[in-house]
Amino acid sequence: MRQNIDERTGSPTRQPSFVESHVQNLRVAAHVTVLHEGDPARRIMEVVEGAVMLTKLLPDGRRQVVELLGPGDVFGLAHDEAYACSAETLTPATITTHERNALERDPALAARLLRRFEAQLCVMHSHALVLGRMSALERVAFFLLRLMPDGMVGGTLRLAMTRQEIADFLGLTLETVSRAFSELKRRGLVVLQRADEVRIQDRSSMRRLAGAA
Amino acid sequence: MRQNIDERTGSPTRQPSFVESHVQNLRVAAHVTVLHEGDPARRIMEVVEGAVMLTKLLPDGRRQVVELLGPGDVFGLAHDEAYACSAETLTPATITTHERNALERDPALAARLLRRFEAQLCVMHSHALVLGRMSALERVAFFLLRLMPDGMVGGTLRLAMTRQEIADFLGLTLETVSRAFSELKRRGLVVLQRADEVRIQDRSSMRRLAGAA
DNA sequence: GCCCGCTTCCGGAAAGACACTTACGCAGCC
DNA sequence: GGCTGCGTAAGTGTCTTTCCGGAAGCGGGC
Repeated sequence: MRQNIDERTGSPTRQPSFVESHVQNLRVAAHVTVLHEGDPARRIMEVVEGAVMLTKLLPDGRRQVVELLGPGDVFGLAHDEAYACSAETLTPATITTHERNALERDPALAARLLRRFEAQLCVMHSHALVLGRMSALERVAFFLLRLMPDGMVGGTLRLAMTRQEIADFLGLTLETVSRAFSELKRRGLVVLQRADEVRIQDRSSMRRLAGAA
Repeated sequence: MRQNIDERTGSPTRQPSFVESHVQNLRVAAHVTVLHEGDPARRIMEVVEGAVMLTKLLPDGRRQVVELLGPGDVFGLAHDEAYACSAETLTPATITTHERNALERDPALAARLLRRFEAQLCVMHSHALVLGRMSALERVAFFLLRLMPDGMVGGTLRLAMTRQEIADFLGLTLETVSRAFSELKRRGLVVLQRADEVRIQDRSSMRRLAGAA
């Protein structure tokens, strides 16, 4: 069952020893909400290991997964001193956190974050193209290619996300995602050993569908 | 008529004196493509004055305006040493450009870019929510509020974008954008003096529509 | 007056919403 | 150990809604 970080490791605001340190490593289980949209933004965080998703909510409950993060990616960004997104682990994860004002004192850290921000901004630009202009089938194909870089050809991908989470990432409903998986299967582009184990069968057709991504 | 920067000020690659300098200010007219998606990424740019849009294209010509930039915003980001987006001015603009490797030598510049990247990344997160989860009417309401910060209450907004450009920004078609404007007008939320002059009449209703943005 | 961009109208396609079925994992039990 | 039942997640069928897509009409600015 999914639970909040507050319930198992304690919220940052309730553990002064955690807040006071400049750098802190953190092990968290899967499906833990590491921080909440709107909370005061005291720290900035880096994924060391594992996968994290950033989400935003509309007042009526509609959700968007705005970013998927892996090792090296940075989160905990602030707008008006409050976190702009919630962050939830998809897998067990290791996270490093820094005090926000450490950025001024640590030029090496700032330089690393700058490079990473540039990469993440480019990924967000691609994602805007996906959300704004691609069909359901194209979005799912793009998503699978993104999780399956050219390196791991022939390998089987273990999805750490439910259909609902994928849908919230791609701006679709879970039914549409499910239908898209079935359609890709029917066309012979992918094979699903189980619902969460995908193998890309025809990579070039997938690339064509995803807009040569 | 819209034209490419190459045709009026010369491409950076053809003006060595421009390329060699570390910092260069640039005046460009409206509707000029300052840089092209895929070109080798030699410089990083800041908007000093005016408005710039970043666009991405799919092979079949579908376009997404991925970001709208104003004074202070940064563009010219690279993925694999190539520009990830094209950049086109919406208005006459002043642009400062830096050599990419100046980032290592100039910590003040790096610090400024870091802060700006953080802000732009947050805006992209919001935009993902808009593109993934909002209806056409909500998207247009959000768009107008974003261009009309609380400060300029009662003022009239002069749109620098065509319906097609707004549609490409919001992931809609120009007809749907036009319909949304008409619906907002019909409901009394906005007044259109002309097609490109908007006045927000009922700000609280607009906010509710846009998800309290 | 003409032209470009905007608006409006219509039919059609894609995705959403809802309901139901199926598959799987787990805990309790015989 | 294996059977059984429950709970969650995924797949599918049907209908509805929203948005797209072409076309025609409108209107302001040069």
